[in-house]
This record gives sequence, C-alpha cells and structure tokens, in this order.
Amino acid sequence: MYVVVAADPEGRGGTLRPEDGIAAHVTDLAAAIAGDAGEVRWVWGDTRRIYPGVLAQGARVGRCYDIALTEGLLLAAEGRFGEPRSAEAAYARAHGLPVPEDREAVAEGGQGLLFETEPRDAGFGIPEADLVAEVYRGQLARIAQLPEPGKFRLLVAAESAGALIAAEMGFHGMPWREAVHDALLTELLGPRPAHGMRPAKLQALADEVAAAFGQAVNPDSPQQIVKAFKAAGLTVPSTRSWVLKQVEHPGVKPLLAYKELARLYSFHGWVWADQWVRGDRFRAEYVVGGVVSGRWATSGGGALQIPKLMRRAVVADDGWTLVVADAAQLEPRVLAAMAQDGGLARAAGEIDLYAALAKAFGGSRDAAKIAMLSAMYGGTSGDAHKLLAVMRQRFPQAYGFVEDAARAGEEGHLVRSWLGRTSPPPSARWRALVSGPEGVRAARDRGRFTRNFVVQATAAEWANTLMAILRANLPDPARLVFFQHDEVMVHCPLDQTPTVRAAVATAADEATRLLFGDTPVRFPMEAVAVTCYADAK
DNA sequence: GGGTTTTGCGCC
DNA sequence: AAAGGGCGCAAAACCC
Repeated sequence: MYVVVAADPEGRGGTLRPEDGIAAHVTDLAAAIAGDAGEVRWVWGDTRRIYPGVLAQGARVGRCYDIALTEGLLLAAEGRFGEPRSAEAAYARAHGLPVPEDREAVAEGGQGLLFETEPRDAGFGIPEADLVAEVYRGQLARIAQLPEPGKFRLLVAAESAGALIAAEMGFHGMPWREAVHDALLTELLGPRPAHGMRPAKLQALADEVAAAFGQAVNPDSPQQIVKAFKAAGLTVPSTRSWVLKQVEHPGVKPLLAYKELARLYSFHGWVWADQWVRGDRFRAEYVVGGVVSGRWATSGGGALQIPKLMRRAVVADDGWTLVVADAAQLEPRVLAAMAQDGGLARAAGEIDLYAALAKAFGGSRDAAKIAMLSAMYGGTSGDAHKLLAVMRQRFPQAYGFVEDAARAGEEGHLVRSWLGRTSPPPSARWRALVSGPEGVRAARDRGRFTRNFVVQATAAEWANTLMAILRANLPDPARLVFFQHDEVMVHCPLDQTPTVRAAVATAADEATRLLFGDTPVRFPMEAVAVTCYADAK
C-alpha cells in the first residue's frame, strides 16, 4: 500500500492520502506514521524535509518512496541532466508551468535541516498531497517506459531507503568520544591554542622549517615553499608530499610533519568538533546520490574523510559494540558480475580475488591488482599497457565491457549502471573542446569517466541495496551509524553482536541475488565487532 | 573587500 | 614510482 504524505510547514501535522483514497489532515503526523504495521510505503516529496521531524517525534518509517530522488534518476535516464527535481518542479514540467528552482535544504551546524521560510505552495493552486500523488503516478508511468523498469524500481527503492538511512544516521549520530578526541589532539598538537594561534607542536615545526631554509617561510603556502627551495638551489615542480619526499634538504622532514599535523588540526581539530560533535555523537550531513555515480556525498562535517588516526575517537557506548563490515574488492566483483566474464567470475568466487587472478598475471598478485584497477580507472602508465593486454586476452568479456563504456564516453554518448543510473551528458564546453586541438585529450578524459562510472555506480547500487536490507533486518535498538561507499557500521548492544553479524552476511547475499540473480561471483562482507573503530582493520 | 579558483591531501 | 575514477574541505592564490 502506498500513502502520500505532505507535512505542514510549521508543525507536527500533515496530510495523508492513500493511493486511491481521500486526503485526511492529521494533527500528529509522526503518530499516524508510527501506527503503520509495516505494510505501507510512504510516498513524499523529499525525505530530507519530512523525515527528520518524524524522527524527532520518536517515530520511524519502514519504507518510503522519495519523489525528488526518483525525479533526479528519471531525468538523467531521459537525458535531461541537472534540471530541478522537486515534486513541484516535476509537476510544473508536466503542466508546462514555470519550473521552480530547487531550494537546497539549509543546514546549520549538525542540527539538521531548517524549515523553509517560504510556503510550500508554489502557486499551482493544488494541495501538496494531491500534487505529490499526481507526480508519483506520473513517475510510475515514466518508469514503465524505461528499457528495464524492474531494475529501475529496485534502484528507486534502494535510493529511497538510503534517504531514510541518511536521515537516521544524522539523527542518531556516530559515537564519538569528545574526551578521547581532545586527548588525541593534545597528544599530537599540544593543548588547544588561543584563537588565531598555532598549536605548540605546529609552531615548533614551522620554526624548524624556517631555520632549515634560513628564512621565514609560511609552510601553508605552496608558493613560498617553492621559492624557499629555489633559494636553496633546488627546483621542485610542486609541494606535493611525494615530490618533497624525493628532495634532499633538511627542511623536508619538518615540512612534511607540519603538513600532516596541520591537516588534522584544520580538518578534524577542536573547531571541527565544536561544530559537529555534541553529546559524544558526530552528526554528519549526508547527501544521498550526491555523487553522479550514486555514491553518497556529505555537505558538512567531512564524514567520508575521517582520517584513520581519528578513528580512535569512535568508541561504542558502555555495554554496546560497533559492528564494522566492509565489502572486499567490491568494484572488480561488480565488473565480473555485470560483464558475465566466466574467468573473472571464477576468480571472484574466491575471498581474495586478486590472489586468484595472480596466476593469469605471471604469478603476481600486485600485477593482477594493477591490471584490474587500470581496466576500471583507465590507467595508462607504467606496466598498465602490458597488463591490460593480458587482461584483454584472458578476460575478454570484462575487458570489452569497460572498453565499450570508455568508447561510448569518448563519443559523447551516455552510459548506464546495472540498475539504470545514467551518466551525465557531455558539457557544452566538452563538445566545443572535442572538435578542437585538445579534442583527443578531452575525449579520453571523458572515456575514463564513463569507464569508471559503470563500475562505480553499480558498486554504489550494491552497497545501497545491502544497506536497505540490513536496516530492515536489524533488531531494535541496533542502528546503522556510519556508511562509507563500501563499508557500514552498526552500533548495538553487546548481546546483539551475533545477530547483527549474521544480518550483515544475509544482507550481502540478498543484495547480490537481487542485483545479479544466480551469479558465481561472491561478495564477501566480513563483519567484525569492536569497541573502537580504529581496531576494525 | 569579497567572491571564485587552485592547491594539496584525507577518504573510498 | 607517482599514472588512472569519484569526492570534500581549508587555506592560499587569484581576480574583479
């Protein structure tokens, strides 16, 4: 059963409208939703706008259908990339009315989304629930016109579940011990400095750098560093750390140490914690489908870039544990399953795919790994050519699959993931460039993008599907608290550990079956239970 | 002075 | 050894 939901802009109430029923206003939307026994798929315009309020009132949704996310997928599939995707915009397009721009949800320091100041009624003279219901029906009809509607419906379901999960992760937050984080920073940098001052250890390193060069140098300034090396008779093309590592000069060591610590200080230091951590919880803002490939992005807090070192601050509550699971070698397995390459699929039936491939590449696991990565990323340097020739000969289906994607991209065509996410079309700039002197380079650049798109986007689909299944199978009060491309974290009471680990394994199997049916490719998802995230690897 | 682009590097 | 896909973010660098 589908029920269409519209939330009142200012309060707890809203409108419910069964698929073929009459709209009814309710004064307590969360209570109405909580009364669902699990058979309802809630249809609404934008999870980010409605669900945080529902969560705040203690209710939880089983399944939803997110109009805006679906509209984005549909527009791309119809070759119309980047147009507004709100329910109002979809309605306007269908009726030939002026299309309102998307109003990006306004966020404030980890406190979730603020309500919009403008009224939701975009001037169409139709109640929101009716508008949503109409757009919903229209989307179902458009989906039915696609080449593979069944797969696309799965994509929509996984994407919508992702929106629920992202909101819940933001609501519950990932365990983050403020005291541990502060102690870690103090150990590495010295005590928290006064505003505008460098931490003691950073200042000491900066002084060392200046002393080594015999002049004042701002270690944060690439320009000044290059100049300082020049004055010392050394020419460096950039100040990237791998470049500096090859330079022999007493300033290099303190400079590299400075850069490493300065990054921790500015990205995940005290100021960051002030903004994003409260009550021993890190509340990030995830953007579901924020990457064109369908990967999640973040709009604040940098949740997808937490340095390994900082994971020491991620500690389960007393009596609870963190179940951390990541998919091993996800992308090559996805390629093997999509391309239906017999040889590669056989190797992908093993736990260590690269080891299983080693024999084909002269017995070297490293060579096998470089070959696979070069095929998926479009690598050309070093041994890549030689290894790709082996790949083409031994795994022709897999090789051909990514080559086809690359060629499509070079020719300006669109490519699609397994479930039907469509790559963006080439930009006007690209079209202009590709017929000019830099055309070959522009074409190859886009080829690398589309080559990777088909693999990365399908890997994201597998991960989203896994997470949707896992969420549905978790016992209460276990919660998904973190997700990073191919890795999930569940926070649960200690006694639920075996249940949660089993749920992860089941979800991986079910996701594989839902996407690829009866494939010999295995998708190992080993779950470990740890007290501290840093101990997970 | 303010807005935009570049640099460099963290994560997958 | 340093090439190849996707991001976000802070500070510097650049530009009006």
